[in-house]
Parts: sequence; C-alpha cells; structure tokens
Amino acid sequence: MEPRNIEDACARCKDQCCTRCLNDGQINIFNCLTKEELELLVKEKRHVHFKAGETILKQNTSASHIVCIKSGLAKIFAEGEGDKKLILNLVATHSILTGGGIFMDEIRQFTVQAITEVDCCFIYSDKIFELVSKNSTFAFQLLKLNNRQNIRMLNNLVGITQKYMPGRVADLLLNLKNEIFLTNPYDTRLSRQELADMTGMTMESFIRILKEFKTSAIIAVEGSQIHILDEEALIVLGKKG
Amino acid sequence: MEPRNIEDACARCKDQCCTRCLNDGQINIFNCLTKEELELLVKEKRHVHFKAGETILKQNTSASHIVCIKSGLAKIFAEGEGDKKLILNLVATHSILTGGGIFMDEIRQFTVQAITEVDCCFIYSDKIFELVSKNSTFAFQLLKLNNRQNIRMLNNLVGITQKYMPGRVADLLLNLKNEIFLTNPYDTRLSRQELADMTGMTMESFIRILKEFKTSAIIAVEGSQIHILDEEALIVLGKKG
DNA sequence: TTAATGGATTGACATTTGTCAAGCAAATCT
DNA sequence: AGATTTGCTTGACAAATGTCAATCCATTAA
Repeated sequence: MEPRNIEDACARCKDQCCTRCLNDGQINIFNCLTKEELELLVKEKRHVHFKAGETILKQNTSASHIVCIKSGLAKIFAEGEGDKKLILNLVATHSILTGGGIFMDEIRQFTVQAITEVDCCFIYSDKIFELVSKNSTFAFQLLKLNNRQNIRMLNNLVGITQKYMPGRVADLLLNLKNEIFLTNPYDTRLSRQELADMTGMTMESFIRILKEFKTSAIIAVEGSQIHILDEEALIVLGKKG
Repeated sequence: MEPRNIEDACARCKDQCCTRCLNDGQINIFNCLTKEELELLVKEKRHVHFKAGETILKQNTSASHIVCIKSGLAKIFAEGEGDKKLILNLVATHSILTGGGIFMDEIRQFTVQAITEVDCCFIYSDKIFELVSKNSTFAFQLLKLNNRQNIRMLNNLVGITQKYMPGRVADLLLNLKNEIFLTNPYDTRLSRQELADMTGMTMESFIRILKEFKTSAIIAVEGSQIHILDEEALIVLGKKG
C-alpha cells in the first residue's frame, strides 16, 4: 500500500498531520484509503487547540466525533462516584482517541483531558462510519486498533486488581518508560495525584512507594521527572506483585 | 435486512443454532450476511462439546478461531502470576467469544472455561476476516460487538479498583441478576471462589460480605442460588462504593 | 519583601483486606 | 455405617491501604 499524497486532500493543515494522525505507532490505518476517501475524511475535519488542563472529551456525553492527537499529551480516565478518578491510559502525539465507546451506544465511556497543550483534529463519526462501510480494509484496521487499545487498558486494570502497591508502581514506571515516553529519564508532567490515579491508589500511598524505590536506588526522582536506575529490580517487583 | 434461511446453509446442525449464534442479545450480527457469505462461514465450522470445568480457550495460545456459545455457561478470566485469577465476564447461551484479542497479535488475552456443559461452534478466524473484508456491514457489527464486550469488562474493572468490598459485591449481585441470569432467585452455579474471583477479593472476604448482606436481609442465599430481597439497598451500596 | 497559595511530603492512626488455621457440612467412596 | 474428600464458614491475627492533619517547599500574588 503506497503512501498517499495527503497535502492535496488536506485543505486546512499543510504540515502533513494527517499522514501521522490515525497512526498507532506501527500501523497507519490511513494508508489503505483511496485519495477520494481521504478527501472525504479530511474535508470536514476540524482543527482544535486545547490548553493544559482542558477537557477534550467528556464521559457520558454523546460521541459524535473521533479525535486524533496531533501533538501533546492527554489522559484518558474513568470518573467514578465522588471525585474518584482512574486514569486508564495516556495518549501522546499521533494517536487516535476512540474514547472507549465510539461504537457503543454513541456514548463516551471515558473522559479525555489535556495534560500539556494539545493540538488535535476532530472528525465527525459519520465520516468514519461511511469509510468503514466503503472500505473493509479500513474497517479491519480500525477494528484492530480499537481492540489493541482496549486490551492494553484491560491488562493494565487486571494488574491493578491483582497486585500490591509496589508491584503496581513498578509496572507504571516501566510502562511510562517503554510505552509512552520512550526515553529513560522521562518527564511525566503528571502530578503525584495523577500518577496515583494511574495505579488506583491514594496520592500518599503512591508517594511512600516512590520514596522506598528512591531510597533503594531503583529510581531517581526530580519533580515530575523520573529516572529508572535499576530496571531489573522494577521488573522483578512487577512480576512478584 | 430480512432473516436468512440458514438451514439451507448449515449442513451439520439442523437446529438453527446459527441464527442465534453471533447474537449479542439485541443485535444478530449475522443478519447482514448474504446466503453465500453465510455458507462460507457455516461450511467449515466445527461443533464442539465441553464438559463442566473444561478449558475452551487458553490465554496466550494463538487465536485461530472464534467461538460461539450455543448453550451453557462459561467464564472469561485473566490468569495472573501465581494462581491469581480475575473473572472478567460470564458468557451464556448465544454469545460470541472474542476472547479479548482475536484482532490483536493473534494471541488470546484471556482464558475461557466451561462452568456448565457447553455446546459451541468453532469458526476459523480466516473465515471471519474474509467476511470482514467482503461485507462492511458485518465488519461494523463485529466492531460494535467487540467494543461492547470490552467496554463492559472495563467498566467492571473500574468499579473493582474504585470501590470497597461491599460495593463490589453489591455490583456483582446486581450484575448477575440483570445481565446474566435475568431472573431473581438465580442459580449462579459458581463456587464462592469463582464469585470472589469476579470481584478481585479473597474467598474469605467475599463470604463475610455475603453474610453481612444475609443478616441485613438484603439477600437470601441457598448454596449457589442467590435471591435478591432488597435491590434498592444493593444499588445504594454499589453507588456508595 | 512579605504573604499566600498549591502541590509534595511525612507521621500517626484507623480501616480495610488478606492470611492462616481450624471447624463444619454435604457429598462421595469403601 | 464409617471414612474421606471437598467446598464452605468462622475466628484471630497480620499486613496493606486509606484518612487526616501538620509541615515543607516552591511559586505566585500583593
């Protein structure tokens, strides 16, 4: 499948964002579209900018759009009763946000909120549906993408329910390094509360585990920047639970 | 979309199981197939019988088939380190088992095990893929089905991570009544250990909560049969966490 | 500069949850 | 019947986790 010339189709943004949007790291689910299909998609997309902290998608609202993150970092979380939050996933540059349930009752299952500034494109769901019914390769790719995202979140949650706090924190630190930031001293830009919300524990408990890891020289922490010093130790902690 | 005459296509089973297989309660994702497509699917399907306790699909094996439950009850669970199990969902008669990740790396993410006797059909994944690429309505239906199943499991898990034990047990009891068994005194046929595995707690803890509910006259328990006496109370408990 | 704010940290303590061991009851086997 | 197994239940205790309040520290506001 040869890459398309997308600039022709993308009237509003000239920086090839569409070639990378809808790209889940390995697979660009866009590649399988014809020029006409791409035009259909791109013609009506809306470019939107969010400041850090702003809500991009809100749980329980109707799901009328799919969102592609062009740049920035955002968190996907489930809002429970009484302020309780559980962060299910972080999404970085060039990710597609299905928000859980685009294809389920047209209701968003989760909230998505900007952590840094976020540039993104909103694409009306109808356009996606139209493509799904026109182009089966695209449908299949979307099916896989959606599935991969959900499975990742599910496996995360399974870990949270089965492991004690040190194991959960270890898993989180490794996951942030290997899946999200892809560098070793990495700057999460997340508050302690947010990190805690990714592991299903209280901020205080999270801080205590973090301190243990620090005094054991497994990690070094500097504000929101984390440096993994002994990855093996974290892997063992994660396995052990 | 008019219903197809499936007996013509289904050479092996004469009891119309295919009309109900791949049926997720409301939507029969089969309806959108043409007679030829249905034949393709049905011609190579294998009818398999499992005794209670047998493993139908095993986590981490390669996912070469989709399974439709014709009759019986089965549990989907994630196996963690060291005997830890977390039951994510129960599947009853006329459900399709995607086992989590048919569309992800061709590896099963979860194990499925029969609770009662289970009759089911195995359909080779290639046939499904073939249909997905031929029939986009089918692809879309499958997308939705898959999504609905995953979202249900995710919401379940979010509850488990955010609530204390009484809330989790209350949610489970309500869920079993309203989503799985659909009658009020219902017979789970599940052991205490299995019920506990659905809430992410130990069997002893589960039994204690159950006893509290019993002495509060919220439920009546007789072996594996549960009778919800005060549904409101359970709803309140579930909300409160 | 000082004050005030908000996140991060720590400690003391209460609560929740798990672990271990023992006892019980029903079903199965001999 | 008696013995044995298996799953269920209970209690005592230990460990994990949450709650609350105080303090620290850096940044912003006045």
